[in-house]
Amino acid sequence: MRIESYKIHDSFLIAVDCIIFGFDGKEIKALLVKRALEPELGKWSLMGGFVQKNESVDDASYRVLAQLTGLSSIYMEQLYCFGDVDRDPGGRVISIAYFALIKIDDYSEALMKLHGTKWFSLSKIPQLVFDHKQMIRLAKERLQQKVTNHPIGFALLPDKFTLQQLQALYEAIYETTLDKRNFTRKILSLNILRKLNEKEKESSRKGAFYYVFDKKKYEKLDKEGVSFL
Amino acid sequence: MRIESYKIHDSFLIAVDCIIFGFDGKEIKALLVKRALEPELGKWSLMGGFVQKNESVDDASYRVLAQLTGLSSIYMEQLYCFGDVDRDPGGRVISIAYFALIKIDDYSEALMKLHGTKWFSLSKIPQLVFDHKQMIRLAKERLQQKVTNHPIGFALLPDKFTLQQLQALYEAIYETTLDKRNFTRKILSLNILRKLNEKEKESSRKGAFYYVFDKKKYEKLDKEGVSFL
DNA sequence: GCAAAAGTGTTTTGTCTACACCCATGA
DNA sequence: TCATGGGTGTAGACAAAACACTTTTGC
Repeated sequence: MRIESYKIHDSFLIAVDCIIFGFDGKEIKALLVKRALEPELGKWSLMGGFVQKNESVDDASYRVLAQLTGLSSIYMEQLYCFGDVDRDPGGRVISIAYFALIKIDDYSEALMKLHGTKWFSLSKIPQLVFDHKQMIRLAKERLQQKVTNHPIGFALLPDKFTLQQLQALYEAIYETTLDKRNFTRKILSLNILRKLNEKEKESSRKGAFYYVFDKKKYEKLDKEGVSFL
Repeated sequence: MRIESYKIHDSFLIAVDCIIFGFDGKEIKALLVKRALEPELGKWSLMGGFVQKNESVDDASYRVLAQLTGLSSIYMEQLYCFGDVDRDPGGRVISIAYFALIKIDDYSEALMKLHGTKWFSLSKIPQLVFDHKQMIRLAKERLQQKVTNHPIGFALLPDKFTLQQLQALYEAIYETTLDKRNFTRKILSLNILRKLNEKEKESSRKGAFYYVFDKKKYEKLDKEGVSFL
């Protein structure tokens, strides 16, 4: 299969590691897991796995994520390749990090118990194995940057959400506070939301209208000029 | 060396491929090489090589680049990991792409002859092996995006340059035209250039003042808010 | 003196920011 | 009726865009 001239070169184990973000209405959280193999067994870690011969690197990360969450059709993108010689004390492993956004309620308590996973706010990440903390830091930066120009934040919210929930999300991502009126005006002027005839009544007497992200409207825009705040 | 539980996993050849950009005063160009091994021997390709056991992936890309150009202290950053199963017909190879910016005059005719390399404008890239064209497309997008907030464009210019050369560079990167007065005002207001007492006299009778990028001034800024156009 | 590029300000337009009150409802 | 969060407009500051003429100098 492999041609002659390639054979003289070294080969490597390739891992994928997934930074999984969720949003609980107040904070961005990352899903961590207790490492199930040596070295560093029992320490907190990103969810990961090894790439297999018959799958692409992207496929491997989807496999790992599906295994852990039971979810498919998740927003995911490749983050960075971590290739230092000594990054894993168990051996030379090159890791491709991916970051994923999920709706926090889609991930059940049952699955958390099953896999021994737990959500951590980004401000309270425990010690992690290898270079996983660096991966999370980088993922957070990428999320902040990406969300400015791409409508990926919706992947962290329920399908229908109020403007206040959306604002809280952006505030959590940017770690700042935003003016309600300016935010509302800006986001509605983009013309990518559809207002539903239905209100969220839990958190106020008056109730706040639900909105949904309207993908068709978004795709009609010329993508160059879209700026979400 | 490698611990027991890792041993059951597959391992892979890892390549690095370098997208090397230069600027000739008018256009952004990419440096390509005639591929020296099978498969696809003799076809145009990015410069690449295989990662070795004892080096990090980053080091491998610096090694490949130094081999080709004789240059060290080059601007380079990791672009993306290309990991499709069938991307290389010669065997399963996962490639980490890097993009680099060099001063086009630092790369001599002699080296071009020696390695059989050639500069191609981005609008005239020939057929390339594997997924290399996709790599170049992605690198170009990254360059456009990055140059908006980071002072990396200077890596493509001589140490001293005129404002018109700098403007031509930005115009080439963004594939647009810019207003001379607005550009001058904007770039000077950033306060990251130092004006020299010396003029470039080739391209006009009057002569245009040289400027240099002043790294110290740049580092004094709070990096958050710097926007190059 | 003239051709060719360098250098320089002002006005208009649009976007971002700051800011506070009334509304609807359930208890 | 009142407490709670929901929803809305305007004015000022700032940044971006449009636009054209004078200067310098080698030939």
